[in-house]
Formats: sequence, structure tokens, C-alpha cells
Amino acid sequence: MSEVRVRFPPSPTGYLHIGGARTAIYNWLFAKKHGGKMVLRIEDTDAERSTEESIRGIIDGMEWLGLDWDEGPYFQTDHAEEHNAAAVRLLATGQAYKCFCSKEELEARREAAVKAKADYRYNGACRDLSPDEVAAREAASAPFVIRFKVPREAGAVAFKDAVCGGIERSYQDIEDFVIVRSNGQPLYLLCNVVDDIRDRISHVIRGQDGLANTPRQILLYRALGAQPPVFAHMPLTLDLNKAKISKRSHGEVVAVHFYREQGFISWALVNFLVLLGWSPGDDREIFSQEELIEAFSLEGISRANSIFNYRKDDPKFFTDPKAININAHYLRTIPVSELATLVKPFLEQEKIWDPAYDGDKKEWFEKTLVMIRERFHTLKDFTTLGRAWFADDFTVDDKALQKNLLKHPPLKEWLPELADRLAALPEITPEEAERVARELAEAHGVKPGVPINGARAVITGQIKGPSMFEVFAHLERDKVICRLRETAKYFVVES
RNA sequence: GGCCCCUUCGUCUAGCGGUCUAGGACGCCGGCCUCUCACGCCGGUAACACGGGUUCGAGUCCCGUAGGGGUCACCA
Repeated sequence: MSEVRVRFPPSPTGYLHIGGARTAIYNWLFAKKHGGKMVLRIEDTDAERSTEESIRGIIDGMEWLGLDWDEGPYFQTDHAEEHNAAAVRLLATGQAYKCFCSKEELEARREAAVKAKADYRYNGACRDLSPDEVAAREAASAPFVIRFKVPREAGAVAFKDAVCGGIERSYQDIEDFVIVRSNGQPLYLLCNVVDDIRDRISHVIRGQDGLANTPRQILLYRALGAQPPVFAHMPLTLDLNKAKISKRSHGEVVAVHFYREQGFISWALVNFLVLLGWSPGDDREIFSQEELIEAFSLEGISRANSIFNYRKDDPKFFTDPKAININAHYLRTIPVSELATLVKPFLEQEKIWDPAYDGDKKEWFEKTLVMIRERFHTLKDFTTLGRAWFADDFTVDDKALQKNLLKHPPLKEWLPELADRLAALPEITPEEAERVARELAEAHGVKPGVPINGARAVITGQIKGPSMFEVFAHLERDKVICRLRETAKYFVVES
């Protein structure tokens, strides 16, 4: 096979969403797997809707995901002349023609057809205009569009899609489509083909919404004397109502930046997304970058649309539960030094980052992360659920407060007493802490869980967490003692 | 509506004629562990859309039906 060249061609009309990201990922994996190149091409011909901000957002998203490209970003608008030249060439070679039918006229005909429930297709009225007629209308400066001359003999465009298999579309079903607007602007169908030819794209990997365009594009390739690339149309991602996911109806949850802000590890998102419509053929689900590149193939892409399992009002899952699960998996398995770099910006944003975590306290910081990451799902959790480790302004979880503290009023005295006992130790070790805590429970005739869970509430603010004996030993000694001594403040009766 | 595509547990999927009383993962439920929770481990729940063929044999092939999706612009 000659050189593999793929492209990712977003139109800059919004942020990078997970559907686009998935397309980018598949292209990127395919390029990497075959030692090929990926081209990033910004399709900005729709000047009305294209924005700088959006371009920036897309590039940021790609970079965050770790999807690098070899060429570009190119901009479609930089090649306007080529697009025009192609149209002129098609006209000159008789493969396209000027159509003077008015927009209103065509609109009316289409509406009539819809009303009559008939199939509408351009009737080719201008297809066989004589040169004289064309000249006459041009002389009258009548506006025109340029249409592509679809073969009128019996036959069909057939191609083999790498995902969907053999696809065939008969010429009859394709109308003479417009390739240049009456204002002289070439349309997407043409621009896209011209750009892909210039960029020597060997494989077009895109969503199945592009499938219906393909026969027309193949006709253009032929007319321009170029070899069509291999097409691979991947399934679309739908929501639980089987509707296409979109910014409009789903909001932030489909935006790549949302996952970044929520504390996703970018590779975890990639890993989740790649599984949405692709399978390695075996039971593996967690992949390193190398493993994924190795395992990826177009054949593993499903033909059926997949559903992004997100329930809008589920308080437990802010996105697809599987995505969260995969993120949590990476959170507790990546090297702790790597985790530390990822957590840092979140702590900084909350203004609870201590520069010493990069210096003197580095060891303490990393051990803390290891202790608490086990039950966290996102990087953000370190600033919320794990806040008591890095700051004193944490709030005590209401359930912890009710169930583990207020339910046992004597804790008001017992926990300060525990503080005294711990303070009396020359060094707080997990073993000593356990001994002391159990002795205290025994002295008051309660189960050890009572003071221990109470201590967890006032020290970590949580109802769950690492072993308290480890916590006593690891958190700064004065914080442990101070928080236990202040237990009474939680018992203040509010009126 | 025309044309095209799709249909295995709630979700992502394995399955490419017999090894499928359908496997894995997430979710959910139960158990072990335990100071709590999580992790881990063990167990459970739950699917071949429907109807006809072909075949000794069909989740796997063919045809219909139903459902879903895509596309039918002087948008990209």
C-alpha cells in the first residue's frame, strides 16, 4: 500500500465535541498504526459561522487529548482558487454546466413534489442548453449555478466501504448537483474533494452521515481524473433517545473541554471514546497508547450506531458511567508522579496548592494521593472529597455529620479525649493509633467504630475514606489533634 | 416519502453455520474483607426485534415485516 494519509477536517463552528473527537481518534490511530500522516484541515468556507475562538478550541481539545497531527492546520479558505479552477475545468471538459434556473422556481417545484409525495430531483432543464442559449443568458447577465453532469446512462457508482462493505448507488438516484453557487462560491462537496486530492488523502474515515455524499464525491474524483481514496464510514453516536448528540440538545456533556474541567485524564476519555463503536475482537478494554495503536483496525469498527449512555438527571453519573469507570481506573493505576502533575492544576485553581508539594512535602503529597485516590473518580475529587488533606476550610459531609457524629453526643468529649491520647504518643503510628482508639472505645463501653468514624467525620469531613489509623499517622499531627479537639463546634445547636 | 445503512443483556460489545443451555465490560443486586467507604475477589440479574425460508444444524446465510438511523440545500 502506498503512503497512508488521513485527515481530520472540522468546521470551526463550535467547540470540539466527543463525536468529532472520536472521528479524530480513529483517524489518528489509523495513521499511527500504518506509519502514515494525519492532516488537520480547518473547513472554514462558511465564513458566517466560523470563528477564531472555535479554531482555538478545537486545537486545544486535540492537544489535550494527545492527538497530534503531521501537517496543518490548513485552511480551506486558502485554497479558494483551486476550488474555482476545478469548477472551471469541469465546465471546460463538459462535465459540468451552467444552470440558470432560479432559486424560487426550483423551490416551488420541490415544494410541489413534497406536497404530492413525489420524489424530487432537478429535472436537468439547463443540461442541454445550446451554446447560443447559454451565451444569450450570460449576455443578459442572468445568474447561474454550476451543476455536475451525472451520467445519464444506466449504471451505478459502486465502492467498497472499509466499514459498511459494498455500497451501490445508481446514477438515476443522483441528481445533477450544484457544485458552485450563483455567487461564485464552490460548495463543500467539490472543495472537500479538491482538498483531499491535493492533500493526497488515502483514507477518508468519517461519520456515516457522510455516506450519502460519497457516490457524488466519487463522481467528482473521476471527473477530475483522480483515484478515489478508501472510504470508511464509522457509526454515529446517539443519545438514549436515538437522537444525534449535539451541543444544542445536550450541552456541555458532549464537549471535550467539559471532561477536562471535570477532571478527566485525557487518555481515559480517548480510551472510552474508542470503545464506542469499536472493539479489538477480544475482551481487552483498557489500552496503553501503544497497545491501542497495535490493536486498532478499521475492521473492528461496528456498523451500528452506538449510544452515549448519559442520563441527564442522574445525580450519580454526570456522564456515561463507563467513561467514569475508565477514568477512575486510570486515576488509581497511573504512576503517582504523573497523577501529582495532573492534580496540581486543580488544587491551584482552588488556591489550596502548596509549592512545597513539589519540594519538601513531595513525598507526603504523593503518599496522600495514593491513600485517597482509591475511591475517587475524577481529578476534581481531590479538591472536594479530598479537600481536608490540603486545607482546613473543608466542610463536613452532611451524612457523616448526622450518622457518625451527632448521633453519638458523647463524642463531644470522647474525641478531644482521643486527641489527648494521641498527643501523648511520642509518634503517631498506625499501630499505636489503633491501640489508643480501641482503648478509648473500651473505656467508654462502645464499639471501636463509634469514635473512629466520628474522628473520620471531623478530620476528613467524609463518611468514607482510608483506614483512620493510617490517617492519624499520615496527616499532620497538629491538624489531627486540633480537629479532634474542636469537635464540640459541630454540636452547636442551631435555632 | 425516495434512496442508503443498521438491529445480541439497560449501555458498550464478543460472536464471522455446530465448541452458544450466547462470553466480557459498565451499571444494578448479594457476599467476603472491614473502623467506614473504595479497591480486590466470589456470586447473581439481564439480550440474539419479529415472521418465513435455506440447512442434518442459524445469533451467524437469504427474503419479508417492524423499529431505528442517515441523506435527499445555491450548509459543512
